[in-house]
Amino acid sequence: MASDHTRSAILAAAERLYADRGFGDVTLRDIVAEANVNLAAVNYHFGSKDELIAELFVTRSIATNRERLRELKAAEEAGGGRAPIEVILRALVGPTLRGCLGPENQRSTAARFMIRASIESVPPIRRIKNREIDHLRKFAGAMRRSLPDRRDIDIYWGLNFALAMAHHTIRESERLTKLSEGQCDLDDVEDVVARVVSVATMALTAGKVEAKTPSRLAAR
Amino acid sequence: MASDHTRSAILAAAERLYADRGFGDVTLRDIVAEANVNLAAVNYHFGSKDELIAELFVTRSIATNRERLRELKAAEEAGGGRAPIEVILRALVGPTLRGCLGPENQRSTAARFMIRASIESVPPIRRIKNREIDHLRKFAGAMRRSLPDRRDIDIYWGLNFALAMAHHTIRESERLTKLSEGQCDLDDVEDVVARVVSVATMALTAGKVEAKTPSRLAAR
DNA sequence: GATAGTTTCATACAAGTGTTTGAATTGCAA
DNA sequence: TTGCAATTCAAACACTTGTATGAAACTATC
Repeated sequence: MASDHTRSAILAAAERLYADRGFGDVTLRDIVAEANVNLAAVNYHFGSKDELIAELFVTRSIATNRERLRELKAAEEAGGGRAPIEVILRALVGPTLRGCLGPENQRSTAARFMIRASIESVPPIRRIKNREIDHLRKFAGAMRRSLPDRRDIDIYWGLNFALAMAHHTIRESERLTKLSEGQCDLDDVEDVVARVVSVATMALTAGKVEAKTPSRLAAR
Repeated sequence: MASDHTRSAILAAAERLYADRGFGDVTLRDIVAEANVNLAAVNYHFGSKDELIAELFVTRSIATNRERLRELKAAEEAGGGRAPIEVILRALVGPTLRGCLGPENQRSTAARFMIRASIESVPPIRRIKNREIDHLRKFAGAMRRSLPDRRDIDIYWGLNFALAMAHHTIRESERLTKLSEGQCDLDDVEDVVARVVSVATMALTAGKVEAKTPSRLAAR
């Protein structure tokens, strides 16, 4: 308790190094060197390397999820229990995109860390992600209230596609920039959010006839 | 040249182990044990562990990309140089989805390996993926010909979103199944393809008069 | 100011990693 | 068969990894 200095120095150094170089080639020795603390300090304060990584990721995830739920709750309250689907989707993908995109030079360490976490998938992080389902269920619930005529299965697919577009755009932002020769401006975060929300909304509200059972016109 | 036996035994064993247990905790010793060859054989035949992984991934990627281009070319030829956007998108995401989804018990080793490669991102694989841009450009070109009124930037975003939905669905198929309590049937691959194509098509044609007739592809 | 509880530190540990070596074996051509 | 290159093999190498240890240095309480 006395002095958290060492503990937080480790957290900060680890986040910085992981953000810059990825989980693959950052060792405990790199971290303690960057933090100017003793090698044994990591195990003393965190128990193990994995628990250090987990704590970093949990901290950031909680922050993002709290922001998501705050936006969702505000929207549903404003609409008397029902929010427009666009606003729900914006609450779902907005915080993540805002946290991870934007001009690179002003991107926070936390943001770069979360991008890494989404690109490289390391066991302790994967374990945590798997417990995120309850959180997503809250969004599925809100979407169901917003679109009571939609079948559950379509809600889930819409949710899946919304997350897909957000996360993939973060993961592959560099490639998209290169592919489009800079035309796709990933620094304009609000434009990205708008695009994702717009497509996801279409996916969820398109004429109900289509996409239902077309599985047999398959080409193979 | 003489006897490729050892070489291909290593390839097969490595693919199997990586598919089952991921890149993280499969060592060269595991591989040579599974292949019943000597430890030094890997370095003798492949140079290094990374080159072995790269060869596995390149082989599978080439197969998928060839299939993609085959479908694309056939579609454009059938349409006299222009293919309907749905068919282009189907050529883009179909082979990957068909390769990686479907009933788990009949999923090939190759398929499971490619899923691993898309979940865990390991350096040699990432290097190869970065060279995939030229391949994607061919699809961007076909999409531009199909939708000449669309701005380039929208083409790229549509391409990005199509890949996003396909890859994310593969990566997170387990979570989607759990979230939807089994309602989303990821074994019905052609339904998944249809959903992705449908949403991507909407993303690319929204706001314009959509007069494309998707019935043409039934002729395949 | 002695004492008990934290925290830091240098150092060692044990295990596992990919890779290299150099001798043995094999297979094939002359 | 002989000779030579290609392949296999056991063993060791060189190194890195996360973790454990036990003494030293602190810090706060009485």
